[in-house]
Amino acid sequence: MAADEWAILTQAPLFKAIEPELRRSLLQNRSSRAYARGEQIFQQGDSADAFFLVAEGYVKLYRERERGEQIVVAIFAAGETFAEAAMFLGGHYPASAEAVTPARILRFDGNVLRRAILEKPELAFAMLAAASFHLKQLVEQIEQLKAQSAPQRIASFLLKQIKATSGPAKVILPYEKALIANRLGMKPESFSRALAKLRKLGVAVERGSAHIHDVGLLIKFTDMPRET
Amino acid sequence: MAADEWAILTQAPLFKAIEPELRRSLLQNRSSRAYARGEQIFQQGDSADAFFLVAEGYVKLYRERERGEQIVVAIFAAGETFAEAAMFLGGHYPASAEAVTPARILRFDGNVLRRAILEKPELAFAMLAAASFHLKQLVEQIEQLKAQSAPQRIASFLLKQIKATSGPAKVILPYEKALIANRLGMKPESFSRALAKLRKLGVAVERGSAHIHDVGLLIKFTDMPRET
DNA sequence: CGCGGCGTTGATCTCTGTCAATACTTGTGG
DNA sequence: CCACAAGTATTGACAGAGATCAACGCCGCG
Repeated sequence: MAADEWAILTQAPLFKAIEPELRRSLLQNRSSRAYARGEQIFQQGDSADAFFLVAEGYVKLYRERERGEQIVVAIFAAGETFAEAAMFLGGHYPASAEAVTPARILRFDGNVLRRAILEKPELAFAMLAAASFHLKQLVEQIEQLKAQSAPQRIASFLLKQIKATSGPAKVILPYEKALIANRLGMKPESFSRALAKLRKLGVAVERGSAHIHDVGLLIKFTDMPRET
Repeated sequence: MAADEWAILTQAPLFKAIEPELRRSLLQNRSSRAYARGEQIFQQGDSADAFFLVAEGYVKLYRERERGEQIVVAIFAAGETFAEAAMFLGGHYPASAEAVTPARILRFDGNVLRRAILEKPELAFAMLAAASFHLKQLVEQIEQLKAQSAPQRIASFLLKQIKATSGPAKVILPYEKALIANRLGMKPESFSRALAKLRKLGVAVERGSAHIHDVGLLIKFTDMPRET
């Protein structure tokens, strides 16, 4: 295995908590594959017999609606796992996944995982933690959709990529703005206009990256309902 | 244990899949308690050391925002479990739970559950299935918030309480409309007006219950974007 | 009987979606 | 190396959905 791939893997939340030898045995049962931008990883309704880890690139998880409309539910970056829980429910993926940039994706077979859990039940805790993490993410997204305006959701999105809690910061936007807009539940036009409003709060956007003058200011803006 | 309580329990999705003797041992380690309307079950930020099952009544799960605003994320009915996954993550509940009607709630200790999983790893599959189910619910809610109008979300909400796919049906609304409105991401005023619009589609609402003239019609309405 | 919670209705305003036109970016082939 | 095309992003004008503020009706309960 490539050294950098191994580095990503041991950093991944799902794996870093479990014992090294278990991790090693799990990782032996993976298959790695490169995906082109726009390539499908699985489709809503496919039989759910595996889960995945992003080694490189970005993946969008989305629901399909009639007339070809897509609703983006989540975007996963390197080091993140997705679709871990779906295997344990009905047996079908409830959403589709697609690479939004060139990506390298690791695939873990469901039956192997099931056997591994039976042998090492501690692994179940890691899986439950991963599912719990995704639940929390979705709950936060729902809160934002219900309670925040478009500019506030963008501010929240930018802030999530940052560790700092005050001062200046730079955020890289590694994929199209239309995708971010969809993820945030708005149209590209609204995204554009909302970004313009954020300029007044010290957010400068230029080709693929945003410069935030004062993170603290954005945090404050995020929580309040009626601001210009 | 009361006979009806036992009946609810064995019907609960989390428990009906696991072996009877394991179920029995789990159920012995429960504690049952009655809650008044409006009584808190746990608070966002509390140490997450148990999960719950609704034996009777309704429970809302919500996020707190400043200025006392609440965002309802889910409403659980008898037979449903909640907060199963939170225990396996950071150790704190990411949302608050409160009885919205008089309710009887069973509490299952986290440490007992952990030990049970280590002894009977099959239990982990049931827990993962439950988490997966909640994930699916939240994904669907996100899709609805992003893609459906207020009347469509109400239609979806009504339809979810129904098994039939065509013909007439009756839906009981066992709690306040303001709560449903919040759960659906709209204000009570908008809920009221949106219901009025649904009247044109054969939905008659009268004090706590809705009569749907043709379920098929509502289903069709649910999927389409621009309708009067 | 009167009070308080709940629900509806009305008038108005703001935000976001829609439709359309125009830049900007990137890659491709001559 | 340039020109063009296709994809991506911004901007403008407008319309519609939902929020807000306020008033009123309904109903259960003390």
